[in-house]
Amino acid sequence: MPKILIDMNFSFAEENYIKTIYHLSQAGEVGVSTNAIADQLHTKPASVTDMIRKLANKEVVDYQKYQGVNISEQGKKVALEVIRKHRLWEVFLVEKLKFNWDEVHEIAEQLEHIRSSILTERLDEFLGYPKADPHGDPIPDKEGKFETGPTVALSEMSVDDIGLFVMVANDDPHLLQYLDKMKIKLGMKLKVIDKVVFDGSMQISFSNETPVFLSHQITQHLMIRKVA
Amino acid sequence: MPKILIDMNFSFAEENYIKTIYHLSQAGEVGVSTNAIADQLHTKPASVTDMIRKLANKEVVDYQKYQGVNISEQGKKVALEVIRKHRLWEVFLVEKLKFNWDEVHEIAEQLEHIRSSILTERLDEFLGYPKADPHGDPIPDKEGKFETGPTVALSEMSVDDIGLFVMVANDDPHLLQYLDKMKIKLGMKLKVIDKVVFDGSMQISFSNETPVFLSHQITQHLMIRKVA
DNA sequence: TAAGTAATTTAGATAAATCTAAAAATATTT
DNA sequence: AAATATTTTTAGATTTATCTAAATTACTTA
Repeated sequence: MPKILIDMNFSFAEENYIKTIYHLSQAGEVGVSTNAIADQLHTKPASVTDMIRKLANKEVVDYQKYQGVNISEQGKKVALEVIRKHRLWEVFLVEKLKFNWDEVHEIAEQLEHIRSSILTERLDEFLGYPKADPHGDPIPDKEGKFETGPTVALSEMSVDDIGLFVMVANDDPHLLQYLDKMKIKLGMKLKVIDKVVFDGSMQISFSNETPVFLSHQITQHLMIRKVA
Repeated sequence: MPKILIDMNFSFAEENYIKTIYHLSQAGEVGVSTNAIADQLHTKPASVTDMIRKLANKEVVDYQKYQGVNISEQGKKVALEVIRKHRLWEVFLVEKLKFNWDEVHEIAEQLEHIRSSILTERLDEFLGYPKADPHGDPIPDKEGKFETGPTVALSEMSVDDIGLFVMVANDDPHLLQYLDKMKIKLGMKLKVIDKVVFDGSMQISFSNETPVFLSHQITQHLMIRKVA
């Protein structure tokens, strides 16, 4: 018999693990590794093993020793609920409280754990049912559904490809501040001018302006919806 | 040498104890009792003793075995910061998210622990620097200062006294719902029509309407600013 | 494939916040 | 003031989330 998710409560720590495992399994291979989770959460592999055990008992992840974890259907629901709250609060902070988009992540990390489904729905309504957060990441609806066109990392695109910059797949303030400094904003049209094989760096023209130079470390995190 | 408060971080649990001790020492005698704290926080006296010890080490309370606790100057600052956040969030929930005033306490109990001084200031600004929360409780400013005229519990007033209903000194949803049902709202003018010595119950006329009957248990918690 | 390296898990500790049951101190009552 | 009742504290456990160090398993590479 499957446990009733509605009645389940997860601690802040558990929610953070579930969210991280969800993100990592979205972004990559089957079987998320202990080390990857430890890195993401700035904790130690041994701690991850312990927590994974507990989450497996609660049936929010599937786990077999030495084989990595996978998020379960139940776990996906929990993760999407947390992600929904995180992104709604980010919209609130930027749209209503006039924060810059590089300042909101840390605060949203706290707010995402506030427990009240009515609150989430009211906030969503107050914000006008936004479809994306300030970084362009889609906001799941109440049922956990969200729409996104297919996107690729800028680093995967070829010379002369054209696309729309729709999302930053990284919350590091340094990256966001750098993008601000370079005047690179979400929704900008771009064209790949040149790509250096040796180091993967690229020359990109945003909004038909003079091309800028971006390293592979940066282009990896810029998600593009291809246009043509 | 006094510890630097700015650098201090308190856990949710610690903040709740500090807030409760502050409230209890405002509301009553010197030396808040272990049992009173335990009742308020729905915990056991033994747990309270442990926590008080810790808070005394951190110098936010003054404590001597068997003599009860008192909040220190440092502790007062921490308490007022938490109270400030609690009340600002309550205003947000009622004014912006259209919650009823009897629904906000539980959510504000969570939101009051969000750590970000910029957030608090921005929220305050967004709400237009409100002076009181939806229950009429004053909101401390950044420095912990707040203004409030002298108030008395309705239960302490005499026949023919007139006053303004300015605050509910209790967050129990049942009480708030009852007040809603009776159409008793903050800011209403009232007059004491009759007072029964035997049980302390009172007949009160709100806004010159037909008098309503209120038990001592209720009139205890209705705070009145005397008018004449 | 055997050896060496890297990743993962186990075992045993620690810190925070709580609990129960028993002991000690304080208050109250006759 | 002595007896009784209440409050508070101590002692010893428990749970959650961590950690370090050692053991185990899996992966790589020569």
